[in-house]
Amino acid sequence: LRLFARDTLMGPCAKCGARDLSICGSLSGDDFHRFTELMHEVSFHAGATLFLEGEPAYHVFNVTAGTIKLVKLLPDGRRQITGFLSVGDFLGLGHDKSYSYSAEAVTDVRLCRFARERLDGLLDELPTLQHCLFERASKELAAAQDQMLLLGRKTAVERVASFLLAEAGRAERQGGAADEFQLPMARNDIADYLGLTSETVSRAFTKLKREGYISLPQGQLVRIQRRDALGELAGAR
Amino acid sequence: LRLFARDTLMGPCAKCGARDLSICGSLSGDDFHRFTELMHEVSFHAGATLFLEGEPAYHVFNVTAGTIKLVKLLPDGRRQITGFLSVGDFLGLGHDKSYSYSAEAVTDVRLCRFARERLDGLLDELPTLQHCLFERASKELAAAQDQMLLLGRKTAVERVASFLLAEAGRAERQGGAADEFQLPMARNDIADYLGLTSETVSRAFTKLKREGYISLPQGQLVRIQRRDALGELAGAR
DNA sequence: CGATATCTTGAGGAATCTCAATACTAGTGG
DNA sequence: CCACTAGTATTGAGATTCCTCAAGATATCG
Repeated sequence: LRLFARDTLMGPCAKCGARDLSICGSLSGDDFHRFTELMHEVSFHAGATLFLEGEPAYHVFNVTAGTIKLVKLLPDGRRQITGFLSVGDFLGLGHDKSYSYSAEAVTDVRLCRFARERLDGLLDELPTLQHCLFERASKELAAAQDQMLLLGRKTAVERVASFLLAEAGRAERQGGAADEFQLPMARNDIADYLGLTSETVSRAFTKLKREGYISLPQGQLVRIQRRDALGELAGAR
Repeated sequence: LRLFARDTLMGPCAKCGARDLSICGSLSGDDFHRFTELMHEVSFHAGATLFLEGEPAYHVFNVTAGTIKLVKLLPDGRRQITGFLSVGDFLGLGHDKSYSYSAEAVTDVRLCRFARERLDGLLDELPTLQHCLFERASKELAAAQDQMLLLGRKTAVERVASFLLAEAGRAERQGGAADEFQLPMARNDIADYLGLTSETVSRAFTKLKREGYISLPQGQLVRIQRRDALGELAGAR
């Protein structure tokens, strides 16, 4: 049924690889059509700012390619990255009038953009979509709580181990190998995500490498050698 | 309209003070009736465990009196409290098959309990309720991101200052004074919430007291003396 | 009023941060 | 194709914050 609907799609969604990973996968037929009518494709180069914390939140986004980071700042410049988003992730949940964080492109990215107001309207008419977004918000909430445990109670090495396992899981969900994947973000971004400095992250990588948990064959590539042992180190249960 | 509906209520909800603060406030008439049919009132004494992390998640709850803490543990016993819940808060969002944290009563508590399965069923029929829960999940998500910033990047004193302001806000929302309120939880719980030790929390309290930001007139009572200055200290923007 | 738990304070230690130097990587222009 | 440059990552040494352990003070409850 859904395959049929997709086969007959017009426009950019016709062969969008993100579809099965994202909220639009929950819609079909006429509902999907109404959804896509509200949509605009946009893209940004690595380093670009999609929006700034505090700006009026006119848009929400669906990531179809690349990686984005969500950044919160303290007045003196300390930063916390609250999440990395990639293919299939939805961006803009949980905002009132204005964005509660900035969003920056880590790599070149492509997104589907929606006017928040119009999507809200559609939400009221499509309970399926609302349900799907609620599910996602719930999952994100659980992930946020895991991250609180990490930030509040884990050591530097445990944090990095947890991060690598989470990224491995993401790679797997996106159809890649679970034990070898690209890390598109810089050490500094990882540090700001894990509540550490880039130096401490670097030392943790070195230690994990030295002790045979992982190897870094080249560039941004990570290979996980002993996933179970790494999981134990990370405090998985 | 809603007042009328409430006046004609039967049973325990008739004069529930939590109603305007919680999700049930979004329902009226027949919808509300169907909602309450699924409901059971339960209560626990301070210190009791409502459920444990990992247990099958058969129930969700709505807090009508008292304070609850959500606890996540690492295998070696380190703990992180991911939130304190009080009147009007909803408990059980974001769980799959099993609870992703334990819940313990900080004070004596009263709650409305729902079988998750049956509430899920009702959710599909009452978009209003679903919308209301989605709103709450969104707000919680934003709060979780603030907490990540706190845990990842704030100093001990900044964390305690932020915590006190958040509690002041909660007291105010519940109809109390914003500059004087009870802290029902122990220093140790505050520490586990802020990613610190109880000693460090204690020292931060002492420092805030010494510098005139707050006073602790007696017992669990906190008085905020210089809210703006405290906000600046906490990194409010 | 006494017993017990909680909170506060103090001193020393450990993990992480800061600052600085060196090594690596990728992209650029010769 | 290779050297150069700019940015990023790694490593090292010392400083700082917070933690650990221990004692004393305060609050709570029977």
